[in-house]
Amino acid sequence: MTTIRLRNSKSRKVEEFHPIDPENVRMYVCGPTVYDRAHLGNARPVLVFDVLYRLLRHVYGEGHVTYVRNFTDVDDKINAEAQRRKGLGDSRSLEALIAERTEETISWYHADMDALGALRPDQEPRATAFIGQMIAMIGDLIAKGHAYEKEGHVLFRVRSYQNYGVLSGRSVDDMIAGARVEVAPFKEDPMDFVLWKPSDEDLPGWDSPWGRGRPGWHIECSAMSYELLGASFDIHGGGIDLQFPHHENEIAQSACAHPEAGFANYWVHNEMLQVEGKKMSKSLGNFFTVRDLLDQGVPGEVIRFVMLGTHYGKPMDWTERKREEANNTLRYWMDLTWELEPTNLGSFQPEQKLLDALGDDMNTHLALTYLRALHHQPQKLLDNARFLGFLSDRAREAERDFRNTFRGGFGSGPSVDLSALALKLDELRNVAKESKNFSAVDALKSSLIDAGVEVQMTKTGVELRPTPNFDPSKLEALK
RNA sequence: GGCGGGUUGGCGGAGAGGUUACGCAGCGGAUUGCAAAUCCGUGUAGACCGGUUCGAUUCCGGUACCCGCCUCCA
Repeated sequence: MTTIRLRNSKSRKVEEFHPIDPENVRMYVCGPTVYDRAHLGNARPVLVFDVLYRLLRHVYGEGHVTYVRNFTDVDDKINAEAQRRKGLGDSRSLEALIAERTEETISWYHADMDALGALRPDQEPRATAFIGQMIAMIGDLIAKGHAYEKEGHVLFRVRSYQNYGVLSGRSVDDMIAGARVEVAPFKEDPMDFVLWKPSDEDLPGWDSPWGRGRPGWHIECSAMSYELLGASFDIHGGGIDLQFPHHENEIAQSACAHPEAGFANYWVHNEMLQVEGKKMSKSLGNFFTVRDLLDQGVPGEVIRFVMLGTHYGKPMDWTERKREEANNTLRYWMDLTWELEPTNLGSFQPEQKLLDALGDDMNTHLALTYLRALHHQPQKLLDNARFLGFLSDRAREAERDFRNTFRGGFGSGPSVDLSALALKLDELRNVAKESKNFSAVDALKSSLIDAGVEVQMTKTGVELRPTPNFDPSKLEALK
């Protein structure tokens, strides 16, 4: 039995994990606001919690884990994008434009995260499908004295929740002293936050006891986790940047709405991503999306490998060099295991060392080290790598297409057959071995290398393999 | 200003109070027509200053520097 230990932000300690119900382990992770392509930073929590999900499924059984990750499709950034499109002359209604935008973004998100080898959560609720539940929860909070209505807004009364600030280690008084909060005149206390706000004609809105409006950002997670996982569940995850205010506010809402329950038992936060040592931001010009990388030819599994190379609790630096090393390692693994048949995930047992590493607060870096150590046992390497989401069917299909294209296999599409050139080089080499004059061999070899072909001469023959820099046009002259 | 994280060999990056991390690169060797690949071997690091200890890179305190959150971007 593998024990799982996790760093719980609530206690700031690594704790042994014990689910409320081993028959149904429940995890909620904050998902994206769907207004644009996911950037590289968005991928980190997805991959971190994908590993945790895989581990939980292994330990408790596939059918005994419920993983929920939401889509935030009510947000002023989405509204702004829709209004921008309308401003550009699109005649459709704002609602239609918003729906189109969120649909489009969700399909992008799925495509991009699939490419990283992340399993889909069991449920991916959309905020707009839970407005009724949010309104009910807000009404309940008002009834219990934890919220109040003012000028069409409903605000959460922070002072009514004694433990406010415990998760993020802040006190209400200190934060007010920091005075970075925008203080709306209708707030009883500067730290009070919005549960519901009014919408004018130009904004999407829903009818509520407080007039037509839309929910604040935090209430959706409280409402959806309650609906789908119950008042108490096991793990709540997300980026450390969400710890305050988002998660703090979620706790306040949920704990006050359901004071008898404990909400989430374990809070797991991943640290942020940097690029070449700096924060990724639009202003620094080092901002890019997952799709940007995929389009540049960086395989999704390379991104996955780089991400898992750093412990989730530490800042992760994306660098060109790491990308390169990950690429080489995965290339090597693919070659080693290419001829083998993967074992069904259900019928093989991952290496205990690997499971122990993952169970130890998700030490993915150490897990990768153990994986590397399996290179003399390719079948084990393949199966264990696949357990961690590498050498997946998807990656092997891409590899198959690649090999078929360049080796004259049975694939469709344009095919460049290198076998004739390999044969030619081999013949020249045999002749040269007699004559001791290798100039013709070397000339052909350097031309091939120049065209981006890897040349391997072994005692048994010659092997040619195209690299990512392969340029078939340069081979025409050689034929 | 408040809160949090980090600082390990050329680079990336772990674990452990005293014993080899590992990978990449480098170096030596085997192999090779030459290379590549592969295999074997090889690395006296732990920001700084104190303290605890028989012994600390590992525990405690302080200093410096870096980074993040609190503000649209995770």
